[in-house]
Amino acid sequence: MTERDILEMSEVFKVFGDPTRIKILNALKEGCNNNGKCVQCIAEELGMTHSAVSHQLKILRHAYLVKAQKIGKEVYYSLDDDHVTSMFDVCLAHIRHKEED
Amino acid sequence: MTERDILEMSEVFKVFGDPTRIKILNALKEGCNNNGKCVQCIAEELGMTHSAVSHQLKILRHAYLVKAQKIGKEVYYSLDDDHVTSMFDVCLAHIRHKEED
DNA sequence: TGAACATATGAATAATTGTTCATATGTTAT
DNA sequence: ATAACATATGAACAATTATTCATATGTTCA
Repeated sequence: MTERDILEMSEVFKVFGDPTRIKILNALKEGCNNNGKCVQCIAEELGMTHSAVSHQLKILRHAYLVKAQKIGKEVYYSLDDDHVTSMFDVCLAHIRHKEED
Repeated sequence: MTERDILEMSEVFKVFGDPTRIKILNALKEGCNNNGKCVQCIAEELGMTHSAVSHQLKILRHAYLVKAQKIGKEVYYSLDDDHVTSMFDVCLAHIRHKEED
């Protein structure tokens, strides 16, 4: 593992390290249709302003965790690849495991 | 996924989201013997003060990512379970994947 | 017991990060 | 072209987090 790997990994984990972003990723995991969900959908679902959602989506986009697709005046977001799901699975397993003690 | 899961997950990811802690976890992944590595070993290996290392180890301990075993006056740290390794693997795969584009 | 060492931790400061508000950009339909 | 809507973003403030220094605790050995 190189120094660069370490820095990039910590950046990715940092992006995951916020409850709002996890909620957004989780909402996208379910998805309302094949194309993903628009900013307003997500904002309503989570009870947030679209501004706040948009800021977080920008961060998620830069980390290549979500991808955007513009259709008309709406932008539909969806998970970029299935590493997000894997990450959630491993993390949940860790939480469950430590709760068993 | 419950609200509590989300909060706990973000806490775990937050702990991973720091290069120093990733370096420490990576150093422990290799391990100098079965019992792990002592604080001073880690500090020397990473070129840090033992105080800084100790603070980070405390955070890692509270997240159940490392475990401590006291032998004589030294405390040996090692990875708590293999979720750490899984987490690293998924994250590295994500980094490699996005670099391919 | 006292000296030397290993680790832990509290408190202060420095640095980073999240949220909000106001505003800008871009799209659709009249 | 303009009004209405969807999203994005800059800047300011609030909150969280990391690092450092000084000191405390606990262990070993003479």
